[in-house]
Amino acid sequence: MKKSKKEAAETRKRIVETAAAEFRQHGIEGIGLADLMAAAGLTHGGFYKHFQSKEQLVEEALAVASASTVQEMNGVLSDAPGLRGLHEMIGWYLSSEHRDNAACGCPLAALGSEMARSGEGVRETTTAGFLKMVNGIASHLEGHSPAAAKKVAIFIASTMIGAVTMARIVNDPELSATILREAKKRLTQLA
Amino acid sequence: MKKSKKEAAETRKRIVETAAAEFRQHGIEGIGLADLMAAAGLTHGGFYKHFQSKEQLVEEALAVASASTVQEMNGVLSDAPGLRGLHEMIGWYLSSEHRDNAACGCPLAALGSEMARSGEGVRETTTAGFLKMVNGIASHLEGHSPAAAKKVAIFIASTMIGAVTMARIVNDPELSATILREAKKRLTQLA
DNA sequence: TGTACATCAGTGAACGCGCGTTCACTGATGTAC
DNA sequence: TGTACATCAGTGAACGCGCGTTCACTGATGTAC
Repeated sequence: MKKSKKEAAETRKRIVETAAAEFRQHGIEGIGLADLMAAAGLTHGGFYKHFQSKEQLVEEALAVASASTVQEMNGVLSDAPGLRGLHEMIGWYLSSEHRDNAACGCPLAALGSEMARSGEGVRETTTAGFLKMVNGIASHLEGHSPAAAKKVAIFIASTMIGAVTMARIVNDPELSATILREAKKRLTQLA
Repeated sequence: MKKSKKEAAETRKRIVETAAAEFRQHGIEGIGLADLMAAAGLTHGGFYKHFQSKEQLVEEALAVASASTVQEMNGVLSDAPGLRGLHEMIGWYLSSEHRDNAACGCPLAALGSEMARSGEGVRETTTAGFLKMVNGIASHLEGHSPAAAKKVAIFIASTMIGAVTMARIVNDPELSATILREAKKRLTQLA
């Protein structure tokens, strides 16, 4: 039962978006193509009508995950100008909601250590996403030269990523909350 | 060819230590028991004479990785008293050597996102390791109450973990160096 | 516009492969006498 | 101390299973006339 070009394009998009969520939730090696296609409402046989390999899907899915996170981040940033928008974004990134919903959160926090071992394609995409995140933060910093703002933004971004990663690992809810709270407090003081 | 009790105990220790390195280098799901046993100079069939399952080895290996990292950290910390020792440790953790040698480095930075999806045993061990790291840092902070020092230490630890994770992901060597440099600069200013 | 045919998105079974795990076997170790 | 036997660390082949991938097939879509 062939589908129309429009339907096929929608199916492809749905697979990529499903994968973007599933990879963040279970890890790249933590979910197989059969389960992934089932989550998108399909059988696994049709996968190769859309993609050449799992690796290709991984790269596209992480690009989509990165783009949607950057978009959400920029949305929160633009809730208010300058530092106020930045503080809102820091609060959003370091929230328990973000910690508890990895599937629709920042892929750097959800997959950081796996990405460090990934191929050039993934690392290239991921580096570009990180820099977009950094630029968004830098654009809301006040009283710095562009170069200085970028450096501060790099510090803020890597700290937030580490804090959310650790907040997800520890099995003590109070410690987890403290990790987020301390990062939020000190980053908002810094900028 | 049965081995003596002493030899068997040495073999077991060797498997755990090999696993501690291999898991940090390739990820927990990134290396199989056959390759792991081969790396320890054995065939895979004998694995279950020492462990009940891969999961048990994972937990012991991560405990060993955590303990050896904490030991190395404390060694560097005690090179000098107070803040000077702390600054040395921060420099060590955020060094390019640590970034480039995940196999013998901090398991939190090497396996962070994988650990967040691990079972209770791994997360319990890891939380304990994180707290030892935090206590080591806190003990070198000056001019804080114990509770306040612990909070600062939590911030320092999660920031260092995030910075090394990101420094390993990005495919631009200069950006990678900047991530480490900025974290080092700002954490040593902070404390 | 209608008809005949090629295309191809999606299905479901099958493939080889590597994984974690099991098992029969070997032979040096450790123990009982 | 010496002998006979049970133990068990380590070997290598085999197991079932799930993985990524392939393929024959279906039938609606899109195209050529």
